[in-house]
Amino acid sequence: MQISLYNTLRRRKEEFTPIDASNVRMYVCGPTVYDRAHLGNAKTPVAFDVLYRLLRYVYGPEHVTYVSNITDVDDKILNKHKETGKSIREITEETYQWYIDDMAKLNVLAPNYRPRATEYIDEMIELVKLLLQNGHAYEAEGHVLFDVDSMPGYGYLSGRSMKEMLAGARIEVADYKKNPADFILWKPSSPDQPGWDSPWGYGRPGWHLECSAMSSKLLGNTFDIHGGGSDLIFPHHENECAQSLCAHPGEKFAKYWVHSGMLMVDGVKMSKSLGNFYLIDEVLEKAPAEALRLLFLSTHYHQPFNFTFEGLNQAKATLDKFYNALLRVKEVETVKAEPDERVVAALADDMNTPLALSHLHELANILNKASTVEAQKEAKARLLASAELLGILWQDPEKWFKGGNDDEAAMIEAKIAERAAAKKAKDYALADKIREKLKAQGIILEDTPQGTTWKKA
RNA sequence: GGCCGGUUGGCAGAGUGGCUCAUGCAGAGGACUGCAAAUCCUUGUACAUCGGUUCAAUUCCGGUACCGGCCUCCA
Repeated sequence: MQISLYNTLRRRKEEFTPIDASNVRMYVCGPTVYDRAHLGNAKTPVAFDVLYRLLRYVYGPEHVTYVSNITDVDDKILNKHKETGKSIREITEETYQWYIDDMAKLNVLAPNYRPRATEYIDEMIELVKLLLQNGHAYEAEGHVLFDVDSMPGYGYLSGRSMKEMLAGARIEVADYKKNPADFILWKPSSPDQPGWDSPWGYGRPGWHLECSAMSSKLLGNTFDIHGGGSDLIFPHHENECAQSLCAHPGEKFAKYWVHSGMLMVDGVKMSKSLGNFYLIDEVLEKAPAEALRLLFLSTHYHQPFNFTFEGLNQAKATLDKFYNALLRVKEVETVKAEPDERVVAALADDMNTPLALSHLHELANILNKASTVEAQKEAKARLLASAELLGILWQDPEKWFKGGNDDEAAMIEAKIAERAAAKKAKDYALADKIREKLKAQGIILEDTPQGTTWKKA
């Protein structure tokens, strides 16, 4: 299966050819752990989770290495520490755990590596040394800065010329910078700030440095895919390129740059700084995590995505439909199967998840219409195998509809027995009354030839 | 201001130089059902705007309008 991806580097869709098919390597920028993650922080990992699943399917799970970092040294964390009095360690550990929990709920597979910046300080220092040696960096007032003028192609990823960058620049220009666009590789820390000893004194790394250092260490100086949110293209990814290419002349850094579109609220980008954000855990109080995941996948990853609670409810309804199809064949043996090739083809075409989902609807329809057990077995297996590529429909259908509360289930079963007796006595008024009463509690009854079943609304 | 991207039916959202047709939700009609629910069948409504290329454009090219992203920390 030929995968194609939209490559930001050339602003077009390209056929994906791995450098080494026995080890396909992908790096995606992860969160800075200073606060609970919002929906925007979830959309990107979900998008790349689908790519990770697809790569594993096409090249084999053991032939893909996926790295997603954790930024645990940053001025935002420092500010949080000043605000709350909590220790840096406490803040980063707690936030990291929240993030991992959120990702697990969204059925995001764990990457092969989740490196933390603070564990790669030595590599970062080595990288800075290399840049100084190669004449691409300079020291100024305790800082080490990247010298953008030393790199002829600077700006090639984001498609900016130096002139453009300076024209609209709102950069705060420190007077020790040779060029206002020069960015920090290493900066000094005061004794009360987090820091490490380095050839340039006690200090800490600039933000861009960590991704260059960690990707190089874990994936090599040239690897296949580098991903992240589209807001990282400039300056973060541009500067990563600059660091890595200048530190390792002759290497290519990342061959394919893949960026996911921003998550919007009311037509405006969701962000912490604008204050228009929803936290993942607060949204998950209103709908299952799987519905949120499906909602993200219902728009192409590259497009901006406008979040609404109506959309979330619709995603929930779509899952109800899928799980209904699975529920009616719960007694049918679950066997292994290959995913539907149209689903694979849709995902291989620059991760067209909306198209893949439309095929999933067809597969569910086939399952609903299957008249023999053999046909049901096959349709069920195909639906499940296809859904797995998208990371959905992993739950037990009964649990999806009923939740896990045994006492409540026993109460409802008793009511159903009561209603069955009324129905047998043709007392439909009583039967309907019982049904209405349960409905008011959010319990929907369904009469089938095999008896009455129930689910939560 | 510079650089990108978008504008598809009531809503969400794919896609295509011509074909009967995305798909889902909502709407209408029907089957099934004691009535429902679930499911199945049938069904209506669309390609921002103005030009150009073409036998043919929603689809390609250019202009306009509107919306959004980046240019500052940001997934």
